[in-house]
Amino acid sequence: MNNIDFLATVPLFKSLDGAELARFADLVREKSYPKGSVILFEDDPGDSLFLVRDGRVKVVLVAEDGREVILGLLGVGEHFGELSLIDDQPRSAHVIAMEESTLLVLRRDDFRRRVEASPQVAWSLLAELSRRLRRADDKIGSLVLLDVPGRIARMLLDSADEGGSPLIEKPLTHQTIAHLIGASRETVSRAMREFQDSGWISTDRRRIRITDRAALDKRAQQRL
Amino acid sequence: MNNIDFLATVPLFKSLDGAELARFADLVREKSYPKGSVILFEDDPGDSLFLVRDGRVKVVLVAEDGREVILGLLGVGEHFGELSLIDDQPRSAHVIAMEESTLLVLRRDDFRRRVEASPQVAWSLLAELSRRLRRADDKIGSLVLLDVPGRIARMLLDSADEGGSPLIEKPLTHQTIAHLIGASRETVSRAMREFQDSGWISTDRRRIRITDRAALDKRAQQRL
DNA sequence: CGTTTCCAGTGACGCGGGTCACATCATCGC
DNA sequence: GCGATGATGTGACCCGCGTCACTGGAAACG
Repeated sequence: MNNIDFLATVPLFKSLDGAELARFADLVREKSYPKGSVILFEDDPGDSLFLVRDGRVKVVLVAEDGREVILGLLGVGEHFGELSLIDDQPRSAHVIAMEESTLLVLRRDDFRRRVEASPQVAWSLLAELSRRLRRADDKIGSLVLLDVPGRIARMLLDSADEGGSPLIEKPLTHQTIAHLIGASRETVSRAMREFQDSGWISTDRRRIRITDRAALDKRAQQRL
Repeated sequence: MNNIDFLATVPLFKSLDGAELARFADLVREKSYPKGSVILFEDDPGDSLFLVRDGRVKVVLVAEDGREVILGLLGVGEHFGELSLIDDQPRSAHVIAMEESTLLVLRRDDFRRRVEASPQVAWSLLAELSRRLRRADDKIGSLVLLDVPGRIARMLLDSADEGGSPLIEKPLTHQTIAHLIGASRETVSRAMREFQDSGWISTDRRRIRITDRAALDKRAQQRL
């Protein structure tokens, strides 16, 4: 798939026609990052938008002592870095490649011009930020109102919903889950075992399948 | 102050000229809510944007058993409810009046037309959502990486920054602080006492003054 | 101006879950 | 195919903080 066709699949640009997409494809630089490399650092001034062309990245906050929280996992077709383009503030988190990834980079001015020129794109962007804000608020709610198993249950349900199937496509290690929900790897391990023993989920090589949605749902409501 | 002058002070509309503001002022309905009343419910379909003309409201998630998390406190000039207007999803939280408040209500279509007609307004809205997203991510980081005193310290510093003065204007009860940072009232009470005894803050009738910013700052970094 | 309601302070107690320490099991690169 | 590397399973320990139960003070309101 060429870059033009790829861009057409990105929700942000789905309203653009062929000619515009082609012009756009000329403005992006393609860049690739090895697994584990840092794509951008918190507090850096930012002047680019990134589109995941291939691979997977994580958006993380890292404490001095190394503990980390994952704010989001982004896969093919998703983008990050737009906040700094909008409000001129420094980057709010680190972004790290979870596997060998290639990204398309778009510079601030090109992006701004696009957004200002097309109400469609501006509206898509508003929709995307809204979606993220809802998710973030949801996460805050989970962290405060749910215990660890509850947060895991909810996270699994969310992941399944987003794929539209009870089989969660993206491979998740216990460590990653732990960082996603603000818990320790060990606690996640124990909870996942529970879920499996209860027949609520099954796993096969990092892939999780939800086998009893109702039970998980109930567990995720228990304290919320 | 009349509604036109009031609207001119709202960042979202600061780019509009007098005539536009006047037209706008005609579209809003004014509505008032007694202290404690629920302005809107989570999961309701939403079709209005609200501007706080007077008073103070809180945006909250409430668990079945009554425990709550405050996602945000909004004062005069701030607005809420735009998410549902953007993405047509149900409201993501409850909004409750913390005191007798009067709000200006703007209906979906009027709002949309405005946003679509003016790139300026759209851009302001993007900036506002960006700000909120950063705050939300920050909060997630605090919840996971900081202990309760650390979260309080951070919250106090944030509040002070937003007012631009070491004296925090908005009155805060321990209960409110507890809901803001995801802790119990008792724990907040104990931590605040510590802070006072250490000479980091002083309080006078619900108003908090930061007297040793550096110390609080250090405390808020301790585990982050 | 009293009384009712809300807010703050403090002790006691128990538990969820973080941390440490290993053992075992998959994966992957060469 | 075989170390090396990373992921998982599990026990033991213990500490931060939620919960419960009151007391005393400040504010609000008729």
